[in-house]
Amino acid sequence: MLEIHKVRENKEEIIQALQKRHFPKAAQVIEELISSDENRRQQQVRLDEAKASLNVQSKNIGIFKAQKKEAEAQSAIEATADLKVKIKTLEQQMREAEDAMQNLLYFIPNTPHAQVPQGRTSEDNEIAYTHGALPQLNDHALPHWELIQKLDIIDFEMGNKVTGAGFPFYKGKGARLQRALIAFFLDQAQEAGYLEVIPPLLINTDSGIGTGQLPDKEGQMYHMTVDNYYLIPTAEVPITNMFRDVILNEDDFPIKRVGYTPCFRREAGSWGADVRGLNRLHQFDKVEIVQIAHPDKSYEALEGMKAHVQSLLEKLELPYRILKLCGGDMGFTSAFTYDLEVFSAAQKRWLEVSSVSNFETYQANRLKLRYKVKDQKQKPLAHTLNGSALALPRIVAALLENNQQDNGTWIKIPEVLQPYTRFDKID
RNA sequence: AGAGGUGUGGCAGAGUGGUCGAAUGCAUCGGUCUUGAAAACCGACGUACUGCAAGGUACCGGGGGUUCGAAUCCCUCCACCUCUGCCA
Repeated sequence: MLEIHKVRENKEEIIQALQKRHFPKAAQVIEELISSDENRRQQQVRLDEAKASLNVQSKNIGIFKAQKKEAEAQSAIEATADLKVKIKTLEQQMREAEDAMQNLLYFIPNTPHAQVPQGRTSEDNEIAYTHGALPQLNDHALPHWELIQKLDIIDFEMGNKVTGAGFPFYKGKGARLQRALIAFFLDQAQEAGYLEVIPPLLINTDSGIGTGQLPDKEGQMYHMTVDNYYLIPTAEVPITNMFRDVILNEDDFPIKRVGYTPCFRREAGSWGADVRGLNRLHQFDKVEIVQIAHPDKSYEALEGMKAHVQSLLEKLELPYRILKLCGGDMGFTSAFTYDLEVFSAAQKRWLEVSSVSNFETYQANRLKLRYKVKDQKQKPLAHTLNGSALALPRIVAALLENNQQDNGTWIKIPEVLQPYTRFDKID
C-alpha cells in the first residue's frame, strides 16, 4: 500500500510511476485519493471537536454530581442530547471517508523502481543475462509429459480421479526426485544464511491483506469458507506475515527466512495453451526465500537473492536467463522483479521457475512492519523481499527434457542431486 | 467439544462507571555522586491520527452495545490457562 504522506508530497512522480506500470487512469485515481484524504482529515477535525466538547461536558457533570448539585447535573445531561446526535452522524461520515480512502489505496499497485524497463507486456521484458548453451536434442526428443508417462513417475490421471485437474500424484522415483529437490534447495538456502521455517498452509484474512493477496486477488486463492481461512498460494504469505505488526531494531537486519511449502493456486482464467504436464498446476511444491531489509540495503539484498537462485540453477546444470520485468508485467505489489527462466529443451520454451522481487515499503505499510532508529522518534517502514528458490514442477520438466537419453528411455540425474536422490538415473 | 478462569504500557502488576492514558515495581535512557563501575538519589520514559503551535482525538485482546461519561457494565468473537471428553 502506498504511503499517503508520500502521495501527498510527490504526487507527480507517483502518477508518472503508475503510468509506467500502465495502471489505468493513474492521474485521476491519485487525484481522487488526495481529495479523499483531505476529506478524511476534515471529517476527523470536525469529529474530534465535537467529541472534545462532549468530553468537557461529561467531566462537568461528574463534578456537579460530586458536589451533589443534582439539578445542575440533570440540566447538563439534557444539554448533551444534540451533541450526541451530531457525533453519531459525524462518526458515520468519518467511517465513510476512511473506507473510501482505504479502498482506493488497496487497489493502487506499487510504484516501479526507476530501473524498471518501460513496457506493457511480457514481450517487453528486458533479457538481462543468459547462462549456458541451449541443449540440442534430436528429433525424437520427448516433451516431459510423455517422458513422465513412459517412465511412470507422475500420474495425472490418478490426480484427476482423486481431486481434479492440476493435482498430480508423484510416484516412485518421481516422488523421490521431489523430495531430493526440496532437501537440496533447503540445504543450499541454509548455507546462504537463511533460517528454515515450516509455516502454516492456511492463513487468515489479515495475512492475506498484509502481503497484498487480498482484497484484489481474492479469486486466485482457495478459500475455506467454514473457518474463513485461505490456502496459501506461496510461502511468502505466512513467512512475511510473521513480521506483521512488528517493530525491529536496526541491528536485526538483514532477516533471512526460507521455507518449503506446497502452494495452492486456482489459476482462474489462466488456463489455456502451454499448460500441459507440469507447466501449470493447482498444487505444486516450492522453496521460498524471504528477506526483511533496511531500506538502504534492500537492492543489495535483491541482488544477493538473485545470485542465490542463479547458483542453484548452475548447480543443476540448467541453461537459464534472467529477465528484468517491465512496468506493465510486474506483480501488483512489487517495485522491481527479476524472473529467472530455464530452457525446456523438448518444448523449446523458456519456463519461469523463479521470481525475485523487492516490495520496498509496499507490503511493510500494510503489515505495519517498522524499525527503530537510534535517537529518533519516528519508526520508518522496513523493506520486504522474496523469491522462489525454487519452484519445483518446471525444474522437473526441464531436468527431464534436457537430460533425456537414448530416445527418452532414461534420464540422467545431475550430480549435485545424486546424494539426495540416491540414484543417478530414472529408467 | 463441554465447564470454569484469564486477557491492562517492553515485562510484572494495581485499578468502588466520573479530573484514568492509566498507580506501583522492574527494565531502559539522561543527570548527580565516583578514578571507573555498582549502589543511592533526581529526572525522563507508550502508540497512532490531526494541528504551525498550544492543543485535540483515539487506543486497557478484536468488534459491537448501554450511559452525559466505560479499563470498569452487557453482547459477541479471538487467544491463553485449568479440569473433563475426543483424536493424529
